[in-house]
Amino acid sequence: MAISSRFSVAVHILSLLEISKNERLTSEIIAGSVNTNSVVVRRIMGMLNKAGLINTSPGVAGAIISRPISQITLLDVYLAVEVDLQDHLFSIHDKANPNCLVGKNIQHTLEQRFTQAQRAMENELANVTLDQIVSDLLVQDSFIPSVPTTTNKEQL
Amino acid sequence: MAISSRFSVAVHILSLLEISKNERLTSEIIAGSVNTNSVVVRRIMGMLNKAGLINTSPGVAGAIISRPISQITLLDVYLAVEVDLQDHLFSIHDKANPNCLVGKNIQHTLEQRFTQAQRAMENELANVTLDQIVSDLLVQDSFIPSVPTTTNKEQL
DNA sequence: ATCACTTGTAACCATTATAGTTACAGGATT
DNA sequence: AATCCTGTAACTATAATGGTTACAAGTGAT
Repeated sequence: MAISSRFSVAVHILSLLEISKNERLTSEIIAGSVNTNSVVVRRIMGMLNKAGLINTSPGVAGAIISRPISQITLLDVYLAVEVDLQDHLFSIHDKANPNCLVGKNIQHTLEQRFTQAQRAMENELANVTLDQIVSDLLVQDSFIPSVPTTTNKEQL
Repeated sequence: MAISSRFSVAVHILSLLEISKNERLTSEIIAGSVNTNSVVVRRIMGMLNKAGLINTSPGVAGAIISRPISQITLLDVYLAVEVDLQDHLFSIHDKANPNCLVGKNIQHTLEQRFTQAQRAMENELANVTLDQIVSDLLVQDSFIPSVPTTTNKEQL
């Protein structure tokens, strides 16, 4: 199965916090941008908080990103919300018959190769900072359609 | 969630077919090595067959690997049994509010980055052939424990 | 032609993760 | 005190996985 959408939502939330850093966004407002339930947002923000990427306080709106977004990578975010996958992105069938030459050794053999593939993916994520993501968002938005529909003011 | 164990089982099956290429293994025998149900094995072998990695015939035991295992990579196997993940390893929340600057652009932005990370992982898998896996299995097995317990003859 | 054996597949089940929802205790601000 | 917010528990629907039973249909030997 695919990696959950928590990762993409988490990046969305962090980007929004950065762009609106002078406002105090409630989980309700953020949920309006993500278009989901506010509990889903609070759940993910709870993970980001636990991972030390943002600072939240019970009862008070407006989470604060804990360091410059040029120092937060996609890998940081990924690991914060996909904790289980840190150990093993790939599941390995772990009941193979030890009396069989293949069954006895396959697990260890695959472990090595799978870890290497996983690390390659993680390294790519580590090479992208939230800074770059936010820049991408802003650059894309600067595209001016031939027939303008909304102004930036009308958007959040 | 993690990538399913079908991948590891598929590699197991292919390795077993290679090592036992002079015998005609039934799905029942293979299931004995993997230590699972024979239907699970047939299901996965069905995918390998459909992907053109092995040739099976209804009613007759003994699947045949369709090309030299030096020309089959882990990526080939992965794509054969994790068809869904070929498009998108990462799920992206696709209901973001288009009236928000972030919501409007986040999907496309992440798409680019996620694809790159996915490709990096796939490239690692593409760099490993079944030949290497089988070699690994055999090399590991040649380790001689200080107190020998079973001989290779006793194993499958 | 029959018999034993096999594959391929449908159908079903238990388990698990996800994402959404309601509800509410408790902190914070005015 | 009143209001707004977070954090979290509990519940739901949905979907994927892996295992299981069952069986139709193909194969090959006798």
